[in-house]
Amino acid sequence: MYYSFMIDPKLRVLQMVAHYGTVTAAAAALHYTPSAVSHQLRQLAAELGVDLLSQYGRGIRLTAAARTVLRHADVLYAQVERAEAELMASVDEPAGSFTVCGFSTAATHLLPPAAASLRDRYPHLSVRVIEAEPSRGFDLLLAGDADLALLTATGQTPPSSDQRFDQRPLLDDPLDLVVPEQHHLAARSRVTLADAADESWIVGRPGSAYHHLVLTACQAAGFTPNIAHYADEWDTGTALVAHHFGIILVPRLARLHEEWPVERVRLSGEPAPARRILATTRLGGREHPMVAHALDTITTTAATLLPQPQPAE
Amino acid sequence: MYYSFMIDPKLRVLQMVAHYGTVTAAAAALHYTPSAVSHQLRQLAAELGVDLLSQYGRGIRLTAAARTVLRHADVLYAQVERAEAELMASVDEPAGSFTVCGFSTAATHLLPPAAASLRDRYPHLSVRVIEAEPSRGFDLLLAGDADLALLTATGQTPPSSDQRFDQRPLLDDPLDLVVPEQHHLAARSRVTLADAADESWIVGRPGSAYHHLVLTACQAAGFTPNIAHYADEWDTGTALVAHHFGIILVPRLARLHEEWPVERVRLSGEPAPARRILATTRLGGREHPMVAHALDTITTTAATLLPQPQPAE
DNA sequence: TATACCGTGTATTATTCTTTCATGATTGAT
DNA sequence: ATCAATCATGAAAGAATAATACACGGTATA
Repeated sequence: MYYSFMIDPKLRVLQMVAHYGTVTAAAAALHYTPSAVSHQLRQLAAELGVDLLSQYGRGIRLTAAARTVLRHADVLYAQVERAEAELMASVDEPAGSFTVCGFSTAATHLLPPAAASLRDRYPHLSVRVIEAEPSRGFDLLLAGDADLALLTATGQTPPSSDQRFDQRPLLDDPLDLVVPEQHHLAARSRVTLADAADESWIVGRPGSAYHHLVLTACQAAGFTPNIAHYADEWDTGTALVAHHFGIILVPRLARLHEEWPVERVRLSGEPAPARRILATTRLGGREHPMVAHALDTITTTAATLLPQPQPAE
Repeated sequence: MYYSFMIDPKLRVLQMVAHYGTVTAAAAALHYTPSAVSHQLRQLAAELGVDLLSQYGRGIRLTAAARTVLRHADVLYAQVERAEAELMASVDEPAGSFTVCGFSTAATHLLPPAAASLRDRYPHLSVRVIEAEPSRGFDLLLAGDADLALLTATGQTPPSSDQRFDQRPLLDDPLDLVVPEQHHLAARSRVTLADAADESWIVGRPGSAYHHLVLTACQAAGFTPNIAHYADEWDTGTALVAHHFGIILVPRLARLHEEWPVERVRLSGEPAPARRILATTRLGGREHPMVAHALDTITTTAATLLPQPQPAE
């Protein structure tokens, strides 16, 4: 589904080229050929009477004029989002499609109830769920392939000031330590992350959101983890823990299978280690009735899943 | 020259239908056939998932959703104007075309120097001047056939709150009374408009800006003029005055031929009778470098033409 | 009651956009 | 140094879209 009401699609093309850095990548994201993208930009440049691209090596580079255009395009798109939100809110029986995406845990525990609630509330709506890592979530939003994204901040995500997106803290998901049974940390009444500084750690593959999560949490606790193994799935990590290969950090929302001989240890600290889950839309899309509905559902779902949900700032 | 960068032309179509009230009139303004306009709106409605038009008699009426769309469209267009202004300001040698329009006196005395100055400053620019009555000035702006309009407020002009336009006072043009030579008012040292309440008046055709001007000035002075004759041109009116058919009110900027045996009497009063000349652009277009340049020139021109220019509020 | 006006639908024509394929240029690897 | 891979762009063909001509049904005005 191509996204773009009211606005010249050529602006979206320019935005994609800026986002992905090359004409070819932008073309792939838009399901176009590079030639089409090149032509669109040429025409847009002619209409505006300015140069938008300049050759740079075998790729291209945006001109200052292009960045000016993009800055205004962000405002335009935000306004279109607001318009669509207002229209949707005024329609008796909203139709169309609505897509939420989120990283693994969110997609597992938070999104299905929200999607179900949307389906009940809007019978004519086609609701979709996409599991996607944070960095891909932004791509989906930008392309219009998703309307709401649940994600965590990683080093690759755009800054909160990015005028294309509206990123807001939704909830803080506390982090638990998973250690083998009879581990010395399991016996203590109060454990902080720093207490595990000297353990062997099992973390996600470099570049993954999970990798980033553990690293930043440990850094906040004042140490760099001693990484022994890499595992992206909670189950894999848990199995490794059970076999005494190290310890892992898991968010409270992530449920582990019971069969493993491991202990889940709650962490203390000020603030308690947690991953912040952000609810992100395209800028202007926050007022969209379905976004609001989905966020409501997610918040209540999280409240039942997390005994004492920690309200985000 | 079709105007519309970055924005779906269908929004302009909707705007025109709203402005002119009928599909046919909007089509004429856009140089389209009514059928094309009808199709565009149908498609826009489908894209947005809302109804935009409803039959009303043999014409149409906009739905609430259409008005919502238009409200947002106004914001979009203003943002596009700002974008274009910023781009123009960043280009070394701006090209393209720029059109100023104004009512008769403005087109005669104010616009030509401004256009000449623009031509000198922007050699690659195609500068055009259009003489147009106020109500048509708004049409020209809306259609993109003009970028700056000098006009006076009449009963038919949109309110200053109209989010499609940026209307600002440019200067106040004092109103003089033209009476036959040896007329008793010509001998007095201080004449107010109210002193002429019982005279016979020559005014513009009903509906013209001049008609509106005289009526509102007299109303402000506390009387309704006794209209004896109608004349749209200053010369015609002056000739009638010379032959003792009545008196006329002329703006200071309007120069009269010398041959007529008439006297031009300056009016006193608090405030002194004047017509307020507005400089109007599309909303967001005020920052356009050529608009700014033109307004600068017009202001200095007016300062030389009007001995003591009265700065607008 | 007749006529002119308005909006819309259908089919055809015109225009615009998109792709295919080929080319020149640059980077990185062997 | 050379070869292969990657990237952007151009010309021509094809597909998709938009605009028109024309006809029709409904509504106000004479």
